[in-house]
Amino acid sequence: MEKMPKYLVSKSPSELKESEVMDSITIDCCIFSFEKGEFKVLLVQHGEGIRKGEWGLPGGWIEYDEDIDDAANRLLENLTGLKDIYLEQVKAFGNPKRFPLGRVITIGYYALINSENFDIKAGFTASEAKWVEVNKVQNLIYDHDEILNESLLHLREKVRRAPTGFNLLPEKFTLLQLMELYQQILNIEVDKSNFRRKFLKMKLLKENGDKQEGVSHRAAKLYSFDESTYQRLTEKGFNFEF
Amino acid sequence: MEKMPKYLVSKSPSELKESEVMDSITIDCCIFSFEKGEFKVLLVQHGEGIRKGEWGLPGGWIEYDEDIDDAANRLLENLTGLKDIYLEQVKAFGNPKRFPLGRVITIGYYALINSENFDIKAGFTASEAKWVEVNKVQNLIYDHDEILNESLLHLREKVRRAPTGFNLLPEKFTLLQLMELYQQILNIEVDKSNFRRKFLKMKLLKENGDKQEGVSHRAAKLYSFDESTYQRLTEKGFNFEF
DNA sequence: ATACTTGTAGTCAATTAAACCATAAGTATT
DNA sequence: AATACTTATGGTTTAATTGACTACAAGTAT
Repeated sequence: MEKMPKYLVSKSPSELKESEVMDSITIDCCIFSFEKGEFKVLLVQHGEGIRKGEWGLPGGWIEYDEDIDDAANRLLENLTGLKDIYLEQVKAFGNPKRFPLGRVITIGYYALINSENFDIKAGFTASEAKWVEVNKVQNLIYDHDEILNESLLHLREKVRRAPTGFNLLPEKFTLLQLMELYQQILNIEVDKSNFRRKFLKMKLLKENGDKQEGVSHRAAKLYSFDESTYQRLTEKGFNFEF
Repeated sequence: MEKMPKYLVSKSPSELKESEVMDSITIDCCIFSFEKGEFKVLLVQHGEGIRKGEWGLPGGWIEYDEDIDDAANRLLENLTGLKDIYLEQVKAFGNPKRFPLGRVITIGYYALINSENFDIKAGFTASEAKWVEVNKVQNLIYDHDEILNESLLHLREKVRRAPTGFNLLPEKFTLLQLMELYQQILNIEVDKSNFRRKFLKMKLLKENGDKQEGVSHRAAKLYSFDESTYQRLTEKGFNFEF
């Protein structure tokens, strides 16, 4: 009979003591937000285990009878208190050395949240979780730098093909906010005027008649996302190049 | 103590007897080829287990100390006898009901091979493996229809962003072969003349001076892929829309 | 010699992209 | 109350790209 290594799936790697060896499948999730022009990701501090105190992506484990997408959603709801978050699988990461205490394959996800109605759930204090600007993140635990990078690549593909970025914005937003979002995610500079024209032409946005308030300059119109046009565009496929 | 389900990784699901229950992580791979204008995928017939005789994607399992990409490459080499095949991970599939005999999470891959120098390896007879036109595939075992669909979506994204399709063609090919390849993969029709113009303009192809031989019409120029331009274009990013 | 087939090149109108410029509508300053 | 300042918004201009076509080239087959 061949060697039969075992995969346990009911315990989080971050809960392990240094001496414990485990074999498991986990989930790690990049939770992205966009606020005041800053594109950020949520990091958590590992409370136990061999690399206690270091920062990494929030993660969790998969129950025996649970779909992996469901597991990711459960993790996300526990962390944020929010349901129906935009969530996308990136890929599986399976370097046998990625986790030092045993063979752990992890499945990477990313989530897009609107930080307006968001509050880090009980179980985390400020010292245990923080938002960090995406392009300043480095030296994460295990292979989490790689997971973050792959998630970013995935997200960049996605926002060019579908109006995914809306999930990071509040219900109503200005065109400049939207433009800054694209600039941050894609790491490019775009012309304000050309962006407006191009985006408005595809009729994905609708005006509410509302305007910005409390700003010390001319108030911008507020837009929101037109779901019906989105459906139509999704079927025929579209492409955002800036 | 919580329930601790076990994941075994040293046995292929297709080798299991009906009565055996297992929990494992596997790999399933879409092996695509393109020959005589036909875009095909390799299917294998399951030799044992509850669904004996039905067709599915070739699959395998991950060794305890093995990177999952390495496992996919090993599987591919065993099947085809070829090394250094173009291989890309798609995503993990984890519906708890996807495999009827236990919890098996699988990681989907796709490979692109040039069927010119390809021969299905020993271990498969003609009755156990076959090439099927991609758009005619249906009713595969387990969730393999879904894995194939996701792989196709992934590949379509890829060929628009990078000159990936070359991996399906022989060293030297005509522009019309290339055009047919794109038509098949993307399931679109393109104008012959416009395709030429657009593709040649990006200087990704180089002429060899050679021409087609043995055809009963005007022989077309043969091109091959210019690696140095590819590097340059990959860095700045590019986009094929047809 | 002629038809037939695929390869290759070019035309032209319509659309789109990129780089700008100009003005509008407010707030802040003097 | 005039002026400066800031961001919003709407245009213009020119070049590049696309999409739909046409025409001819270079072979084979009849």
